[in-house]
Amino acid sequence: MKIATYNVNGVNGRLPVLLRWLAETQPDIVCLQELKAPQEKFPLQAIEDAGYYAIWHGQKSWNGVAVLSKDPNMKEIQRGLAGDDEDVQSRYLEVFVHNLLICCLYLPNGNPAPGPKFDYKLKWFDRLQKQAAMLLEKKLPALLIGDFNVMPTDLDVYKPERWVDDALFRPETRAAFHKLIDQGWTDAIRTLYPNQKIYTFWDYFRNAYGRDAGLRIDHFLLSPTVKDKLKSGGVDKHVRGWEKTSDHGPVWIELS
DNA sequence: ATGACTGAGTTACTCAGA
Repeated sequence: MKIATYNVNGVNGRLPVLLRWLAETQPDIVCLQELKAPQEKFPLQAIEDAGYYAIWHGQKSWNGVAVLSKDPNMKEIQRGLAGDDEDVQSRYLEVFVHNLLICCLYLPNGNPAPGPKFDYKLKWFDRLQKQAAMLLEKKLPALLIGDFNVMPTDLDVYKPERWVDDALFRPETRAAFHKLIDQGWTDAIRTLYPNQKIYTFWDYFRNAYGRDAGLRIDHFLLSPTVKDKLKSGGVDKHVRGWEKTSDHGPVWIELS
């Protein structure tokens, strides 16, 4: 069972890259973020032609999340997080497939910090923590998957000292991530590679990909029962080198 | 400290991203 996450940075603009990667790697389940497309502009036909069923939550211009699955027996459980009726941003989608609860998320960036965007990020994090605690309490086979916009430790940043004041790396942000981990979630990629530099994002600027000046911000957090099934994982780094590619690379894990 | 890229919406430029 191969599960992947990919911040596509515009699902229509990246469609050729997305289809090429799907054909190449054939994951069973895919979480997508940053669709940047309204609900009716999701490229469903192309996704279906590639052999996938899809559930998605779009939004004009920004955000947007989707879950793709080869198994048509996929059921939507929830879209959006509880705790803020005013929040209209499409950032959370929960589906049940292959006896797994797949929670696809796109956590707010939060820059500039401090400021209202950073406040929104921390509040969103708090709502996610409440949802995550509930999932653990119910002992569900759950995975929190997606673009968390957090580098958890110094090892996850090419130059940590340059990022200390950034919304993705500020102490409050890292503390919120570690609070989530302390609930009982397992950071799958870091567990597989305890001491290695692993990046999932490279800026478009300054040849960041060529210099490997990256960040690890796309994560798989596994609930206890799912953690025991973790076999392998990695980043499809070469995809970041393709033409018209996203600034993120696809990340994947395999479960037994 | 700043700006360099990129997509979307719109159609000359802004906004947002990380």
